[in-house]
Amino acid sequence: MRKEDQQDVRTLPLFAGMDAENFADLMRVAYLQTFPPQVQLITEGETADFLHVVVAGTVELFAQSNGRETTMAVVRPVSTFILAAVLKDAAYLMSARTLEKSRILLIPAEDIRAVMERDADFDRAIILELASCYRAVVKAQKDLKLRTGAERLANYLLRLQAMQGGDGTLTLETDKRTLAGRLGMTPENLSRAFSTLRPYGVIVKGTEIELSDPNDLEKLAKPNPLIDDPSV
Amino acid sequence: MRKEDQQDVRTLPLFAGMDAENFADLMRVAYLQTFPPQVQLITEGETADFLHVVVAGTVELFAQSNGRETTMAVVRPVSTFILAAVLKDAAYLMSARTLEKSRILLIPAEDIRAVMERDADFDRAIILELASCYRAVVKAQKDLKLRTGAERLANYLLRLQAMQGGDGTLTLETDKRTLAGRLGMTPENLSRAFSTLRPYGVIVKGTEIELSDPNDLEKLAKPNPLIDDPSV
DNA sequence: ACAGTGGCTTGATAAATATCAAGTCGCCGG
DNA sequence: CCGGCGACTTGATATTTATCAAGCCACTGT
Repeated sequence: MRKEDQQDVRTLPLFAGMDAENFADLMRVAYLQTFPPQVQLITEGETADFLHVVVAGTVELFAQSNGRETTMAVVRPVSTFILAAVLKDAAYLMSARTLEKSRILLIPAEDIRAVMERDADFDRAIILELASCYRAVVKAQKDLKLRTGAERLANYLLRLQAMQGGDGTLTLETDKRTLAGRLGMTPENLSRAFSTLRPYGVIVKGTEIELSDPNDLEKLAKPNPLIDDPSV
Repeated sequence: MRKEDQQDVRTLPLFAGMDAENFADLMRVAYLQTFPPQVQLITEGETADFLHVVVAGTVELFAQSNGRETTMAVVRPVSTFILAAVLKDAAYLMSARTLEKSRILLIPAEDIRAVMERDADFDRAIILELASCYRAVVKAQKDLKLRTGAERLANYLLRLQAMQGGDGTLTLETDKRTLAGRLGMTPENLSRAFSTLRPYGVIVKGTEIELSDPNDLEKLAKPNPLIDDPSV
């Protein structure tokens, strides 16, 4: 695997503090693979064989039951997914597919668990990572249950705009179909949600969005750090 | 604090494997308090001062934003809540209130973090606990997004009936208003959901429920271990 | 250039859920 | 015994979201 990819992985909070020897062990047994778009990487119900690290590209986590399907999260570089299943040696609760061409690092689950047994620094990093993941899901749940679709979109736009420099413009990271999934609505309703936000200064040109009056939009969005601030 | 309460706490997976000395340290600095019903124990946004353990009674975790409120989880003995916030030394994402008279053990957050620094067995227990909590929220999210209200109720009844002996009868653990919150619906809609299930053999007499045809009910509920089985 | 495709939008309709308003029923205190 | 309270139910209506069906438009490959 490429040295710079390894560096990227090493910068993750999960791996940054761990013993160099143990990290090297993990990298030795890991596979780096490149997948085309729309490839299903894992399927819910299967047992967790590998910890996955998205080194480049985008991965969607989704779940199915009866005939229905829903997006659970979208994972971008550099971060891991399905850590909890790996640690518990349990079945995946979610499936994963690439949304674009993606480079994924696969670390065998048993090696992760073995290092966990002997590296206390790694344990503490895992604890913080899991706690963060847990809190992220709780925030997602609050977003979903306490807001309407249009409000979720408004807050998403404000967050993305802040991340991209806060100059009142932003570029969507995915196509709108995927964004709809991410926000827990259908593509049709995403379109309507954008229409709802037009009177609040949201101007849409493809994936380029202009927020001509962020203050007005905030009045509708009512952002809440306990939902929207990833650092909390 | 009473010795038998301490024993109960010690049986929790989170504490069962840890060093006896460290456990004794934690119990020494912990407070055991009894609260009447409908007392708010913590408020979202405040920083996490104590790990809470429900020793007896019932606690509801809920969240608010704008004027809305939603139930996030219901915690019964013996188990902990808001572990993630304590470990991250971060703000609570959820508020908590007692639903009935409850005995709560309060362990100062800094002591939890101190023991975490020196007890590797405790670390591994925390990891498994957090992983379980994470997976529980993911399951709750799937339940919510992939099922209608009536389906959620049907699966809840089947789970509870199995837990209570599987003889086709069950007793609700809370009043219906709280159950509605737990299932993510209004009390009015819970009533209607029960009506919807009547043709499937669900007979309601107050908090006593009879499932006269569990097989038929399962056809509607379509239970899924990746949502409903707490051991997965 | 042009047909075809896919992503997006729009409109009409249906399903699910929430809200508002009575009304029923059992229970407790006076 | 009676009044009233609270929990629950039921009905009418509104809101939110999903589904179905066109239609538009930019892009692609021939």
